[in-house]
Amino acid sequence: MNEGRQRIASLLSTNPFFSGLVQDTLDRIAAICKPHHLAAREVLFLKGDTSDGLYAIRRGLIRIGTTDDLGQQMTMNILGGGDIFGEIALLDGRSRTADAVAMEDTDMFFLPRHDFLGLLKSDPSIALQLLELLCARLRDLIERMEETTFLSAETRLARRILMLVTDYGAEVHASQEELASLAGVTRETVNRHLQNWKRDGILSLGRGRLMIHDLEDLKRLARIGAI
Amino acid sequence: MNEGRQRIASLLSTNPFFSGLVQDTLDRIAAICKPHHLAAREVLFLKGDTSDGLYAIRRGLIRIGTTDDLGQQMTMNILGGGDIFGEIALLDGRSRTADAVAMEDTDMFFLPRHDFLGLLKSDPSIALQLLELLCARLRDLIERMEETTFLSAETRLARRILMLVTDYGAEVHASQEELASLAGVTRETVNRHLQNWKRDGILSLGRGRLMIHDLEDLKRLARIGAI
DNA sequence: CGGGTTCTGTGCGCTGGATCACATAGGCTG
DNA sequence: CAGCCTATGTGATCCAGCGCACAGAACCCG
Repeated sequence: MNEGRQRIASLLSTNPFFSGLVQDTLDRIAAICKPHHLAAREVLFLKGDTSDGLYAIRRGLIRIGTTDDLGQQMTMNILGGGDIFGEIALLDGRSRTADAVAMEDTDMFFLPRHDFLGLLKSDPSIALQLLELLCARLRDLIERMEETTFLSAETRLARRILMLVTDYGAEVHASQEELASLAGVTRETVNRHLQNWKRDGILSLGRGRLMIHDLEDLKRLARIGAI
Repeated sequence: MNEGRQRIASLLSTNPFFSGLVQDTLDRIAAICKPHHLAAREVLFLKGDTSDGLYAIRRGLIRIGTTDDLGQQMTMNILGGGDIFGEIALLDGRSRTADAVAMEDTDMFFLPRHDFLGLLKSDPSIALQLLELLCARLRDLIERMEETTFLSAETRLARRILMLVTDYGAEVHASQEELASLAGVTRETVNRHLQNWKRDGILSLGRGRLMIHDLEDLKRLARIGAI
């Protein structure tokens, strides 16, 4: 099992979250973490569930979001390789704040709650790393709050697409429905704006996919620098 | 100076954030913290400033919020005695995420950045306490995000007022402008809803002040339980 | 007590986006 | 390849909330 652990430790160190930790800490985390796989569309957990632990994505895409009583969706984030999630409910012991659903086949590492909390108490460097992570999450959410109160649907949509382009490249794999839930508008509104932008040559459209041609124009639409 | 420190330590222990810490840690924090006073309407820091440290409110009210390029306001939170703020920029070393302005005469303790970070590294229990705080902030922001995407202006306004009532009592001291920036709507919209609610006997209105008569009706308006 | 200043109350027109209702078109599956 | 399911495209209509304009009303300060 020792080779396994070493392999896991070196895999972990490719993850930005764990790479800030010293070798010894990494080894101890490797000792408790378990591989976990999700098929596309598989539900990992739902808002309100009790926490089983922390997840680190190796490969794939996870949608973090919620659904209201009428079925309307809000996507908080789309996470990919190298991202961590599930830390809030893990740390405060309360229920999950959102659903986590695989958007495609996804491989993760899973750190069981009990083991990880034990490690956290014995190794302060993990706590510091988590503080960084939570601060980044807070900054992101605050920025999103500002976007929704200050900016139009069009600008918000442009910003969300820009985020996807930045993270995953100029070819964005997302349905208009998904874009809508990211920007907090309806699918129809998304379609109308995308049609305008296509007419202006900024992007081209496919089923479940869009391709950015003119990144500068998209940035202009996103009003980078505003607020 | 020893009496001073002991007095500060015991004052700190009345604050929920510090009360979770052991006496020794409390004493060390007391040794580094300095009293700080703000007059009503005084600006403590602005979004974008570099962090000088962490603040703990003893008495008074601090508005945490931002203003966009056109002067429109967004209030993220109204904090009072026992609340902590300024932790994000402190912890990640980046700039302030929002403005902090005194709404009335306010007394605080100030923990200078450098000293506090030193303490944080040497005493893991502070890190755990901060993790709790950041999780609470995240949960609050996530809930607010859901509110803005799923709920109407009326419901959001009712929820924000309900929060003020819960924290500060049935007589709410806030102008309609301030309520507007809390709910993310215009002042006119706030007024129109308040007039309706007044007509229905749910509350009464004064200049910069409103008084809740029927808390149950307000809760119904806030659709508690929805989402 | 008088004049400014900041709040509140309210009418009215405008509009961004939601909602509804289909038509069409890809892509998967038996 | 036929059928089905899911995603896209688009018109028509509606309406909550915004923006503007202005009239009190309350407070504050000299």
